[in-house]
Amino acid sequence: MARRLPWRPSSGERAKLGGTACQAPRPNGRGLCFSPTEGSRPDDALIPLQTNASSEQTPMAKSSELEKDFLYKLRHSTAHVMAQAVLERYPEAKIAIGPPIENGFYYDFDLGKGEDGKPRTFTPEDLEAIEKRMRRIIAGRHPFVYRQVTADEARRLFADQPYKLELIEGLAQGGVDEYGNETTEPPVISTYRHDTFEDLCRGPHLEHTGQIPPDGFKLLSVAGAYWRGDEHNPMLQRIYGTAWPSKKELQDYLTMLEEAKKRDHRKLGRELEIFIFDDEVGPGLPLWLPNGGILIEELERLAKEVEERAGYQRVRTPHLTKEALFLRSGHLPYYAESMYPPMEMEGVRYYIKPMNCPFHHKIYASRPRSYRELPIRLAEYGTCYRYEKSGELFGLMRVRSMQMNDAHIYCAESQFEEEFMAVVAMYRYYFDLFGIERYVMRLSTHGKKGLGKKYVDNERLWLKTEEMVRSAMRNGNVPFVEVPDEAAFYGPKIDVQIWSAIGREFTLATNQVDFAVPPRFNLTFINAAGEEETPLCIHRAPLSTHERMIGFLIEHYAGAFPVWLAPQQVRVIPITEAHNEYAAQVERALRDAGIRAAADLGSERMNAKIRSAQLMKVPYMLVVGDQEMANGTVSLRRRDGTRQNDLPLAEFIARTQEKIRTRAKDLA
RNA sequence: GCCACCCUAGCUCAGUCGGUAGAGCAGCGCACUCGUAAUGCGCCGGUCGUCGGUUCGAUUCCGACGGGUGGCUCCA
Repeated sequence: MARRLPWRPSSGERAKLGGTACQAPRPNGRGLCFSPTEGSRPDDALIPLQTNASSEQTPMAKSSELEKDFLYKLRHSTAHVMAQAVLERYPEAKIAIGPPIENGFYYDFDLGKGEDGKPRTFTPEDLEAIEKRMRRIIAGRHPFVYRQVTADEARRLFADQPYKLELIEGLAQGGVDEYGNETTEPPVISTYRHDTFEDLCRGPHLEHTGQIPPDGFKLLSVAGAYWRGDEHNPMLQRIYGTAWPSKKELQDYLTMLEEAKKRDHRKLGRELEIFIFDDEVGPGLPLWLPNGGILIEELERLAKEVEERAGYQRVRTPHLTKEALFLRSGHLPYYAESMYPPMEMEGVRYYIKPMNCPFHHKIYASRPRSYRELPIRLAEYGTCYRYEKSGELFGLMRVRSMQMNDAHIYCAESQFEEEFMAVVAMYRYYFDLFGIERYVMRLSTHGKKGLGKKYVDNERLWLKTEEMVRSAMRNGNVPFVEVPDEAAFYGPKIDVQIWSAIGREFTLATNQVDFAVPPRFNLTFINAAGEEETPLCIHRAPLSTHERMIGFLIEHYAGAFPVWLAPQQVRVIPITEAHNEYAAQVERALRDAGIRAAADLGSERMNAKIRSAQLMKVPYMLVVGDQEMANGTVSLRRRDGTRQNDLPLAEFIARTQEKIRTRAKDLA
């Protein structure tokens, strides 16, 4: 399941431009997304591009407002019914919150301690029993009854529910809703009651429990979740469930989840022999198989072409450096948790780099710089290592070793906007190339509380650079949402959140402004007036890391890569052994033409060879037999099943070369 | 890191109410010589994640550790 946020009915409040963090879509390395068409979205106008196949798979995205409201009520009410069932099984349980979410709902409970003194947890048998009990409650057709209460009444009503009391205090003081999120609405304390269960809740709900179809919901999983999402708080037991208006819709949803599993990059990555993980090598440390190696080379070739055209210069820097460099950069004070521990050699501490920037700063500083040579753009597909906590690792999307499509642009303040927007344009070029149509740009800003801890302590410069980014984006007419308190330690950034074809959501490209580190490295240039000035630095990674990008592309294309990216572009299939020699000749000609081809000369029959090429999603299969041999032709079968017989080999080669050269999206 | 669950052949999975395991695919061999998604037969392949405990006996029960999955927290 995905990270879930409370989901509001369509009539509910929406965040404004620059709205609160809890309202904007958040980056997330994993999980199925909640679609930006839901209540958690900031504002329609701010979502630049609309839907793709993934959002259309979920009936929710194409529902009318009315249907969405019904689904909201259905899921919210099912959550309440579940809470009642849990309380009947565990009367001493404490209830926390239970919002509807996209495709379902959850409810958090504190079950107290068991006989062994450890916090009690739900078992799979519990889920079954709770579901059963829920069906009985539903059958009672109990009405949902709303009432408003005073703060004192609420305190009395929930006297033995400490989590509710905490929420009530928030409500009573105003500014926080019943889920603990910030709100500007005037404080109203209300409850909904059905049967024996009364919950602090603003609603809305169904009219009665009988409107929940007994075969339209299912409890899916148990998970731990920190109270109010804070890891310093106690961990509660969360039950996730899904609820639909009918049995069929529930089954369609469950089928969709099954289908999504088939496109999972971890599964396809192994099947298509792109990468593996090995226990002995270590978690989060992918081994790229030859096919993965080709994907990496193609992406690097692409980046190199694009960056050379855009005036970047390539540099190379080491994987290791002395502690002093990261002390100077500020990584050790702010970033040490994500770094591998130091190693000591001859009394000096060395660190493996989590980022490339300090090295690039050193290259910038290698000689005096004039305003005439700015902007200086230093690019490197740098290899970095970050110590991600074990539970955060996720296939290729979240790893410990990575190669970043990194570059640092050093420029004068007057050049900032043009440089920054050129990077945004670069994203868009790539997104178009890959056919990525659905994405959200997110401006991450600092949080006041984190100054000096999470962020460099200079509020004036924070506010200034944030405004620079904001106005650059506005001037460039690029829609974005604001997410407070998610900036890098050295400055604000624009991240791009995208969705893979199976609806998995995560942050891909990034574009960060750095006002803090260049002064620490004493980076300067001489301006036209002959004075020393400090440049701004833009850190950017439009293609993210090889790991995340390829993980994304596998799911995006379901493993069926366009010809230019396909690890194997052509498979030559002889009809019988008699055609092996011709097949080998064809393979030779293709390879000579720079096309990744292989002839399948094994002892399988032709049909089996076609099947095997098809399963490996090879774009083009060339079947050759007597006729082709006689004419110097091939019989082309494309991955999509379309065919073209008796095609002159030279013609096929020319056409394929053109597909590769133009990085065409189609095969025809 | 935290909570829950899982870990049997290269892959996908059966199975053992405690007496050291089986299938399909893949691989290898033989036969078949075939026109657009699986030719047939045979063979090979597992200290049942690791280490400890209980037991006459553990892959099976218990514990720790490792790895994975779904979440929470955190990020490219």
